[in-house]
Amino acid sequence: MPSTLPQTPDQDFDAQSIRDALRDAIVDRRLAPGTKLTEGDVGTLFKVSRTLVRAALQALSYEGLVTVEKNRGAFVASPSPEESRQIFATRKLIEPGIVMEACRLIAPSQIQLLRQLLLEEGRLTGERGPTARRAEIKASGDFHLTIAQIAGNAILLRFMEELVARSSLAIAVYGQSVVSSCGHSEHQAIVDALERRDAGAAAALMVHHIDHIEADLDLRERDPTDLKNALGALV
Amino acid sequence: MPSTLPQTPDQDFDAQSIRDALRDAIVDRRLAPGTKLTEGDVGTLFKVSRTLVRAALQALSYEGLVTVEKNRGAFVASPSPEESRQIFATRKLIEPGIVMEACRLIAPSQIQLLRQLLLEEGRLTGERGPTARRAEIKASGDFHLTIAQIAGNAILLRFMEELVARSSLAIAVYGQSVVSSCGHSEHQAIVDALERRDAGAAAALMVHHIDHIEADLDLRERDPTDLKNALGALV
DNA sequence: AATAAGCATATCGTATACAATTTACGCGTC
DNA sequence: GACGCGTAAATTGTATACGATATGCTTATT
Repeated sequence: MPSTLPQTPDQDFDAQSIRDALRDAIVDRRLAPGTKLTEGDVGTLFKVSRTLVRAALQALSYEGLVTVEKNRGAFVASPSPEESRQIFATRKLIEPGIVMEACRLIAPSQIQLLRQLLLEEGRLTGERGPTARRAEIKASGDFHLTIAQIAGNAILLRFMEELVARSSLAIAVYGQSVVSSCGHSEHQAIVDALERRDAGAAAALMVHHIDHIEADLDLRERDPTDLKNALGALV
Repeated sequence: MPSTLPQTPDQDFDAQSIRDALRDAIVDRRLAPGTKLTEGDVGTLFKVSRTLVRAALQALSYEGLVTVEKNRGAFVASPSPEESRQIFATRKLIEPGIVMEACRLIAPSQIQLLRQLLLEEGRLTGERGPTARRAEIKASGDFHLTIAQIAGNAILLRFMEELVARSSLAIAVYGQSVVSSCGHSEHQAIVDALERRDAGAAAALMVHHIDHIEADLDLRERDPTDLKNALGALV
């Protein structure tokens, strides 16, 4: 496995930047759910001691991106179906309010910025390859986060950062199509509503959009015996 | 200052229990906003090394209960007026949805439990003294958290735990009356609505209730020059 | 050959050590 | 007495050390 994590070598990392680097890697799926994050290994990669790595892993565990098991270590989180439902239920509760508030506050330059993101997003859907896919995933999340930022509530923004990141994990585990391609046009419709300052429409579109993302997931409880079947085909 | 923190002496504390003990102390105001939390001192109190204290403080800083300044240390958070507004804005966005969901799911035994809490709360409003006040503050928060628990969404519950705790800080800093006594009757009205499974009423009552809590705060920006006035009266 | 036991290795949990930074205090100057 | 400066003490930031727990492999036993 190539050590793609520390993009900028020979840099001095602190706990914060390690946390950010790991989160980026988790969110755009360079680190698969379930991957073990050994403190020593991560420390070697970033050229820091376990102390800083532990701080970063603990922070990520508060965000729900990493699960730590006592005396066993830290793993990239693998949300259960129920957990995934709660992630999207929470988003459906919060995001309508956010987009409504964004409607009130959005400035022309911010509409511009969102259109920019849409353009980039559209360009990426055309490209092939895993790098483009990762960029697309990130762009899709950034869209929601940008709206949260426009809404101007730092607490809600942080909640959304957590929810978007965990959504990415849920999609990684339970997603069926690689990327729900309908998402792009829905994003466009939301920006249109924002531009019209049509709060009701924006909120409704947002809920539908989240519903669509969730609909692409197969959240059925997997029977452990099914694992045998799944592997039996290979072995 | 008496070291009231480790209630149970000669116990072995881990990062988790230290975090909980500190949070309890912050939430029911045995630790005032702005108080410095020196790692060594806290460690001595709990008879652990700075390692565990740091972990606890980092966790609390993620929850917004503690602010850490690089190379300066950790302090009990003292939310700004804007931050306080965002705390209550977020609650007004989230709690209606929570109480509506609780309406759908609540069981008779849970209504019983809420009534129990109301009884306790009423008893405490009658009593005098700082201990009773602290218990009252905690009881008031527990009411909201119990409803969140009934709603059955672990993520929202965690968000609410953070918001309730930070609300307590905001009230400590900007609250005018010691405790808004109208809160108790409003809690009762909410339970009544839950019992009737009247989701609309419950949500509306909840928003009003939060508005009332917020109305008891004086969130005007304090001019630093006012500090001189405030102290001038004493010196 | 399968299983169990025991030892070696890897990894985690916590304390301690030491460097870097901030804070506090004493002293001289104006 | 107020202000600036320099040194000492306190505190934080990070690395390392060491005991505890888990993991994996070897070997003995059936």
